[in-house]
Amino acid sequence: MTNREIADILQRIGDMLDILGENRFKVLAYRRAAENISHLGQDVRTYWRAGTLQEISGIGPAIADKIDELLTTGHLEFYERLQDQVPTGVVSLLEIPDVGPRTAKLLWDQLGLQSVAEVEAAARSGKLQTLPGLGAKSETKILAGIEALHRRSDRIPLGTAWPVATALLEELKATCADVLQATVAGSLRRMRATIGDIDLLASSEVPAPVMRAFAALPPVAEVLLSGQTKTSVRLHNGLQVDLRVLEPDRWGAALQYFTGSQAHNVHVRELAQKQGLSLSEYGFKQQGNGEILCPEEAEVYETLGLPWIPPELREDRGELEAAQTGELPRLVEWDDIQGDLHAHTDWSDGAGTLEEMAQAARAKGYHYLVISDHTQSLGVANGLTPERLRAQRAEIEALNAQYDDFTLLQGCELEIKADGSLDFPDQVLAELDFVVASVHTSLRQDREQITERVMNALRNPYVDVIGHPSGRLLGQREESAVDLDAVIRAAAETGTALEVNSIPTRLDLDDVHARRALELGVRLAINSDAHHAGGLDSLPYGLATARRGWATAGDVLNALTLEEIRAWRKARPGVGQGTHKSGR
DNA sequence: GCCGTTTTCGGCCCGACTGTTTTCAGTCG
Repeated sequence: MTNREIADILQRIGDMLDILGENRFKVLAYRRAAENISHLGQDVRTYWRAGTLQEISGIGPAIADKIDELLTTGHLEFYERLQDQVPTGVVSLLEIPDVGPRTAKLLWDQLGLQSVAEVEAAARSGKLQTLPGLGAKSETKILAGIEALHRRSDRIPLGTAWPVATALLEELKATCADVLQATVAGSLRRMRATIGDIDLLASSEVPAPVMRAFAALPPVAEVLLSGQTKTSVRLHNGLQVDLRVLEPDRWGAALQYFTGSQAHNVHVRELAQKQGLSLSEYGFKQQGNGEILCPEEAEVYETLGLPWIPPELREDRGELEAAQTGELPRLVEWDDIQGDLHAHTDWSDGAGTLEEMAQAARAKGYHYLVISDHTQSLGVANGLTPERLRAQRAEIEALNAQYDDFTLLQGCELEIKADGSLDFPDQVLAELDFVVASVHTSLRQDREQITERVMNALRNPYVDVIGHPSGRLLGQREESAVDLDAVIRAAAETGTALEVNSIPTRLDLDDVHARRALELGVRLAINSDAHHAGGLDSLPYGLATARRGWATAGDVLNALTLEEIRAWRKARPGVGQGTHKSGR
């Protein structure tokens, strides 16, 4: 049973207790436990075997017992009893926007409705507005919610949402002179891999014209709600965007609040309470004597005696405890990045020439770029044979002769084949400056098989980095069954780096596993995996993902200079000596 | 149900918006 499965069950228990009207803090406890388990980064069974389940935040004796029962017997009596009381279909009603636990219970109790389809039929025949507390407007709203559910697009990749959000901000500032400040907030500012909707924040002395201007922007298709300080719209491309407008002297408090995450904010407000303060998006209220406004975001944290916390860390995964003890990491920044260790050219499936890629990398101020074209067995990508690899080498050397501030390195993206063997023999790999090894085929193999494939690549002394280790494609393909926990532990032993691939639909490793890798001392390679010159521009998304994994410059391979990377390769077990490691 | 540099018991973040209710409940983030 995986972390995901256990978290799902705890989440559903929370939902069912909520519908039954249980104490809301008990409901919250189950949801918190579910959240924390799904972001654990290592197998919950590791804690279970060690008898340390209660060391996981949000897990006490009662939930620990339930996890123990699940892992021991494969089922949970408490959960099964709840399922007898609340039909699964009733829980599914919570997926309808604007239907919460109270409304779900009402629909079930009064009309016996147990599925979204049944609710839809009842709404169309006008039965919902006969219920106590619901009227015609509620019925219309629920129908609209069901329609939204049906055409619900999945969460949007960060790389898709970011340009949309920044364009909207530019348009808003250009069309409305009353806007003093405007920025991205919410999960987008925290740089989550995917986002549900776009949150924007603006400051102005007069909110009303700002919100009118926002609602009138050309990309806006419909206004979903509009109040005094908040407007919510849907764009023609289907994205939902929320804009909140506040006075400039409350900007910092508002930005802190609107950036979230919700769990982070709850924790921050609890800390405020302990100091006799109440924190909201308007600032701090002191008991009896007035307010503390925070024009700057850092002042919110300062008021609580804390350093400013980078948005990427605000997930309530230990950042507040680290801030209190002065142990916040100094996160890796764009200026730390010295080069890119994974890029393709038209020698395999890329669109750019060697020279175009080199020029684009130089223009970014990089000092090196690894050309890592696909290898021979990946025929669809025009993978390189050893002969073509040597021909490419000659071109690379000719280009390098022209640069004194920049170096192209020759590498490859070495295919880890379905049977676990590598696509080149060691003597070919030994000629290369750098090797990224990746899985592209047979991604549906079972856990043991696909894990062993990656392990085999890790054990090869010439393999420097494992590329996109999980194989996920956001919104298209789940990650493979590979045991990332085992891969990370093995990478720590062999001194191999793991990639944080920056392609917006990959971001692989993800933040959670990147953090786990760093805990075990594994270096990260933040790579663009560019297939054309513009592809190099995606690196900031990988950088953000690594930052969400608490990475410092010292944790990142391509924050090293070229000389340091060469030294790192030499120092790795087996490489400098040109000998094979034992234990293959 | 969890948790503790004010607590092992008594707390548990805070406000916007909507709809229907004439003073507030439900939902959301």
